[in-house]
Amino acid sequence: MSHDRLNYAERMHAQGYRVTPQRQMILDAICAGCGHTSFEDILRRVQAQSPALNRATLYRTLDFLCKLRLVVALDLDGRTYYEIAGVAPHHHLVCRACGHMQALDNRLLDQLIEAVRSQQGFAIDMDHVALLGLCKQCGGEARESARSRRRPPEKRRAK
Amino acid sequence: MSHDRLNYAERMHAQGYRVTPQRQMILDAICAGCGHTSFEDILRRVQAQSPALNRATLYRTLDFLCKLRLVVALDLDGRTYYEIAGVAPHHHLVCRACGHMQALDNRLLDQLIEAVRSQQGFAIDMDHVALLGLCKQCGGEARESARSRRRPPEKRRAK
DNA sequence: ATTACTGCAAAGGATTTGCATGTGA
DNA sequence: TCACATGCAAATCCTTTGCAGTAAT
Repeated sequence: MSHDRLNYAERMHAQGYRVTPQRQMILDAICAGCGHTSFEDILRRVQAQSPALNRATLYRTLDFLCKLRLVVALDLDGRTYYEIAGVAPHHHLVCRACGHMQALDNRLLDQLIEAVRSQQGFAIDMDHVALLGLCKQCGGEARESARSRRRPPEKRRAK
Repeated sequence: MSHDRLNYAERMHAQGYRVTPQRQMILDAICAGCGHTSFEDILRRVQAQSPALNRATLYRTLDFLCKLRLVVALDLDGRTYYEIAGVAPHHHLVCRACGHMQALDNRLLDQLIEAVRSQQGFAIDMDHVALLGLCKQCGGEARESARSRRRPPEKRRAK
């Protein structure tokens, strides 16, 4: 497990919140996704361990963890992904074909952010940026429409 | 009206689809939003003219227009915005405080895209990029958590 | 012993779908 | 004419909420 469980427990505790097994399992599940993890992924993982855990609890816990800034939420392509809030803000390139995510070199983005700030007076949020595109492997694919090229949703929207 | 209605009618017709008053009104409504227009905005505008127009029709028509690439959809902060697909792809800076959108200088983004392509082998989608942040006017505001800083939704999610 | 947290079930809201009707080509 | 679009209503799915019981401190 790559996140420091004790550290998170302390931070919850320090603010007067309770450290429950559910919250720990959910943190572990997000962490296990290494990178972004969808709601359903988290639920799957957590329920593999503890099938009784309720969706409502997961919704509430994710909200809670985001408010405490232990977790960062990212809306992408109509779905929300969750990630352990790292020490350094970082960003992602998300492949619209295979869903693979890779880190975006911070220096490249920093240049853009600085240029936008100085030339347009706009302060881009550093917290979490994700850009859609095609990764190296999927690069040669046929283009589709902006809407239909979304990869198929996890559930729902079955044609 | 700034979009060329005839051009769109032709493009629909050329592909064997029908040009209906509903589709024209919806295109007009998106266009009237100049910039991004939300689902509810479009519905409001269209229903001001033709109250009988159904939500289901709007959903289906937006999907249709996106597939034809006459309209571009953008998921932002959990909501979807629609925009007439312009001749030149362009991008936006969206203020998370006041919701104001401004264009992002294409040359700045082009630099990033080119750098990412050459250094990381990833082809960022040019179609539609939007970055969240604070505009010049809202620049001095207090920071909030990544989740709570979303501006309040149009309906739903009422606390 | 408190009272925050969880599970359950129901409510609420957004989006999709089936079908009969209407209408553009 | 006739297939495609629309309107309507029902279905479906996602998310939130109220409440009673449970468990962390």
